[in-house]
Amino acid sequence: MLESKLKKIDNELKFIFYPSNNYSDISSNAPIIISKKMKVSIDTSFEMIKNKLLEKSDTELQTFNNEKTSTEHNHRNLYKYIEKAWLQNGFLNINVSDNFIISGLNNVLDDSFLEVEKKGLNVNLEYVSANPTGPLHYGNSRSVYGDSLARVLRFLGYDVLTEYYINDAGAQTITLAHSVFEEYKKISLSNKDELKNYTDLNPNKGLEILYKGQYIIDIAQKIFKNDGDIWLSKDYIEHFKKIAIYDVLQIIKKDLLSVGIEHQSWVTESSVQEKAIEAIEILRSKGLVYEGILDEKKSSKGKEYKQKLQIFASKKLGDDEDRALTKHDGARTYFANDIGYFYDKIQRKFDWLIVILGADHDSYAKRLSYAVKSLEDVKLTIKTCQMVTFKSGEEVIKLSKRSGNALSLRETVNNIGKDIFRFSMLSKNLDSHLSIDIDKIKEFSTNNPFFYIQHAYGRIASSLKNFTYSKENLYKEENNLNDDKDKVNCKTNGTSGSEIIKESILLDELGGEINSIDDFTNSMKQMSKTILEWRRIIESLSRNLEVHRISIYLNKIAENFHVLWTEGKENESSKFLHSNERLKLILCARKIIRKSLDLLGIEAYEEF
RNA sequence: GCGCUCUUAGCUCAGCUGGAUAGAGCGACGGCCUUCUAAGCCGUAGGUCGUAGGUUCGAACCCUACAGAGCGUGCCA
Repeated sequence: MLESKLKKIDNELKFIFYPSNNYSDISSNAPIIISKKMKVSIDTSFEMIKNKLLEKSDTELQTFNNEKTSTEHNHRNLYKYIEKAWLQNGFLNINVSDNFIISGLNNVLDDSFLEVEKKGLNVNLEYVSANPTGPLHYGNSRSVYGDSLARVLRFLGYDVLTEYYINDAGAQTITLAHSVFEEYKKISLSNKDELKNYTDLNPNKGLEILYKGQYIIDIAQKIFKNDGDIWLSKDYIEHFKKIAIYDVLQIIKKDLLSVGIEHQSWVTESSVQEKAIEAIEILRSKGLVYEGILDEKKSSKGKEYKQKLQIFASKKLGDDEDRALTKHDGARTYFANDIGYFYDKIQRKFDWLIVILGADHDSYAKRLSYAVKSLEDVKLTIKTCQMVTFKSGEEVIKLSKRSGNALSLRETVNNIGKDIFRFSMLSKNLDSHLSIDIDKIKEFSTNNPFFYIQHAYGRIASSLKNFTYSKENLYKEENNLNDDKDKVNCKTNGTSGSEIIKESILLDELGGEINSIDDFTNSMKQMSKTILEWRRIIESLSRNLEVHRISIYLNKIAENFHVLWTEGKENESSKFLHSNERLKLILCARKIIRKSLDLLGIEAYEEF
């Protein structure tokens, strides 16, 4: 009876293990919710829940709880561990016995805490997809978010394919060809009079603003070197486009690599032309495509066209306006081809499509999602990221791609270092408008939270090393060194290279799993709870995709560690060297920190 | 005009799908090192969470209006 009623209010109930507010070990709003729904006093509902919890195992508790706490922590038979349950401000608070926490820590030590079952779900994660018209600039800085998201989702058991969509079919690529030709002309016609008298074959030339930059000159020189001046009298567009896009993509790939990004799949706009035709027919069959003329005031700036167009009736679906699928010259719009691209994704049978767009495309997200949802009811998440502005002191650095003087992504990264760069980009919500003082994050100093975390990791390594020095036989173990996650790098004095021992051997040497902790101080408990909180935070990322929470978490666990360290400064017996329990605890922390950094795509340094 | 995002400490930002006393770093001030990395720890000062209403047992978070900032508002991509 009670259970069936409880199940109905399932989604309002929350049981939070190791809540960050530190009121208790487990906190729940159950008394408030149940008293309201069952029309009993809060005291009565609290007593009911308490009795229920104490008399049985927590299998009920799990059924009430939306979050899959079962994987987060081994808390079967929770009732055995309940030490104290009380009501405060309408909340149920539970304190658990040390053994409960210890069993959680042991799950970390045996790595089961870090294991996740495969979900059997395919995710297509598209991000960056910048036009191939030039090197990436700092405006693309947030692209590391997509990379980290891929790592997180993979960890959580999804099969993720990362993808980059190349717009190789639009007007901008023609502009690119013109831009290269402009330089090609200068190279081919070194004589100034010749240059002056040369008339371009292409009639549309000069209407657009050309791209500039060294890369344009490089491409022009390459073409001249191969072909000489033959293109002066030929239709160069297709050839120049092809070469330029290819070369620019090589640059972009290098740019991405400089921040640690490597897409698995590259799809071109030109390859999804057929899909676009198919997809539009599907939309037409659903009454969402018609031939007509768009509102005059909505038509292209300063131009009036009278040709009928194919139009997507997105207004029907909630958009502000209907959207053109073809242009006056009959060619498909970018939007139409994008529909084709997404139709292609749908046919490739992904369970979840994720797209990360720049802020300048966020109005686009709406119409795209209407089109995709009309094709098929696929799970689609479009995230837009707000812009990053960089400043140096008070001076804001301007972004201008076509003038050729935009600060490039690679320059920016090389300036401040890949890991720090990634960390600062991954510490903030994608929705927030970021303003980064380039002088500050460049500073290789204490001011940077990045070092705070790395320093904690380094100190842990140092502490474990000191322990291993005291155990000669650890060095004698020769083991397979293939498993990266299991290594403890130990640089020994004077010997060549580094000696490596396995964490599992280290753990054996420490006496294996934790049985009990004699002096379980508050700071140790705090550290333990932070460690055990990790799983809940990571799992929440598949819902909110907010990778930056890892960075925030790292800061917290690092802080907990530094406190422990300082205790050792103040009290000899609190030194790690003198406490196997403390060493095991920081071994847990080490695993968690390393895994977290790994999810961010940042290297964990043992020394620096 | 309209759409999206944002507005939290002097500055840069967190705030866990509404929860109990709003947090961190930097900056300011004051303590703590004869060896486990002071790249650290502890403390002090600093906030009517843009403004005004509403919903709720409960709001920084949801709704409405208003004010500011950024981005968009093409038959560009």
